[in-house]
Amino acid sequence: MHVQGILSHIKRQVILTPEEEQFFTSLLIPVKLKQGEFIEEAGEITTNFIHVNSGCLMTYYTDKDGNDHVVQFSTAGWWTADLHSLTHQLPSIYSTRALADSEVFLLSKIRLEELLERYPVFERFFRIMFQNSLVTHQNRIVQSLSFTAEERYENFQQKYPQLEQYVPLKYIASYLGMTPEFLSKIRRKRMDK
Amino acid sequence: MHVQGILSHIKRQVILTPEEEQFFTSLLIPVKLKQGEFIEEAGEITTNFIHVNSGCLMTYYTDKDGNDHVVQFSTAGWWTADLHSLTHQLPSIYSTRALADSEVFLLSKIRLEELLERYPVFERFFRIMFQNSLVTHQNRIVQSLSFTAEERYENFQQKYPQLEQYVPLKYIASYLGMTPEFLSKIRRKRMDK
DNA sequence: GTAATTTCTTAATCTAGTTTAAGTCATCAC
DNA sequence: GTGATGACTTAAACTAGATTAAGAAATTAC
Repeated sequence: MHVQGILSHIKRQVILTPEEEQFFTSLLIPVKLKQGEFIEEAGEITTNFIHVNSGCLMTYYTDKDGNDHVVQFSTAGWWTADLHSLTHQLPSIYSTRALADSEVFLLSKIRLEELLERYPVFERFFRIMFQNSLVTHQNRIVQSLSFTAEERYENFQQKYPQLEQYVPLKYIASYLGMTPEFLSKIRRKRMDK
Repeated sequence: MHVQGILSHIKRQVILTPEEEQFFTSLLIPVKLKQGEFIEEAGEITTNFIHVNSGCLMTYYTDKDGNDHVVQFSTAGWWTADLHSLTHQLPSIYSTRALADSEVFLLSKIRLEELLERYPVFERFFRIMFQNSLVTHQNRIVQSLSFTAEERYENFQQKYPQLEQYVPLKYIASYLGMTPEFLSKIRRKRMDK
């Protein structure tokens, strides 16, 4: 496996030995998926914890009316999975697809458990990662409770300036909890200023 | 320290030795706080990771207009803290107060770090806790993106049936991201059916 | 190179949820 | 016991943001 990428992301906190590196499977995901090719699909049981090495993934929830809602964008260095599905081996409620050609490293449920069992440093690594992720998620909840659509967009631009350049606006609107039409309105209003 | 409570909550996953138990400080928090008495206040640096043994705490965010937004209710067995403030020793953005007379166990930042350092089982314990919490938080984000106010309330009732009995409705409305007036409207509508 | 598909915008209409304001109960202090 | 304070409701007016529909601009497909 080619570990340059994952190393550059993990190394600061955890050092992977060649032995440990073998736990991961590398995979290239094109933006346009062919028949039978996919990452994770709602309804299926999640089998892998995914680490994004390059490109960008999007995790979304499809509601009862068939509308998609973007839960997360995952760029290089991020991890993604339906943790509930992965842990309890129940059908996932999220789907994941690529927004750009992406290289990911897959860590299967079994491999993950082995890794945690054999190398306690990974318990620490994931504890810190989940802890940080929790802060981010709490922040987003606060924003959805107390910010206007415009404030949420401003905040998004400041926090993820690079994302707007290649993620279709309609997905950003979805992530921010508004319609693409309304985001368009906000953008024009800010152009006029 | 009286550890009956914390033991009953933690024991299923982690066994505390008498030595480990000494890391916690017990504290009783009345609903009505007197001058100088408080749990955590926005603006202050968070010093403790709080474990609720009995009663109920509420963590909230005060926005720029002075309006409070409930981020979390913490009943027996839950943990709460502004993790960002605790980790980086920066001013907290959340305040915490009791909704009922409560007994909590405090774990200071230093004690927490010692605990994680000396007893690796706690890395695992908190990793699992944060992981589960992440699932809950992600769920709440999805709900704020795709559920109506009424659906959110229904879901809340099913998930936390006991909370509605003693948490003032205005805080539940805040937690659910709606005004108390609108929650009142929903409740009447459902009474009529 | 042009048809087809997708992305983004504009604008009119509409509605879920807010705001404001007032009134009814409880609870609590003294 | 009564005055004050907080909890909950009702209802009218209002608005942030959704919906619908249509067109413009950009990408992709062959």
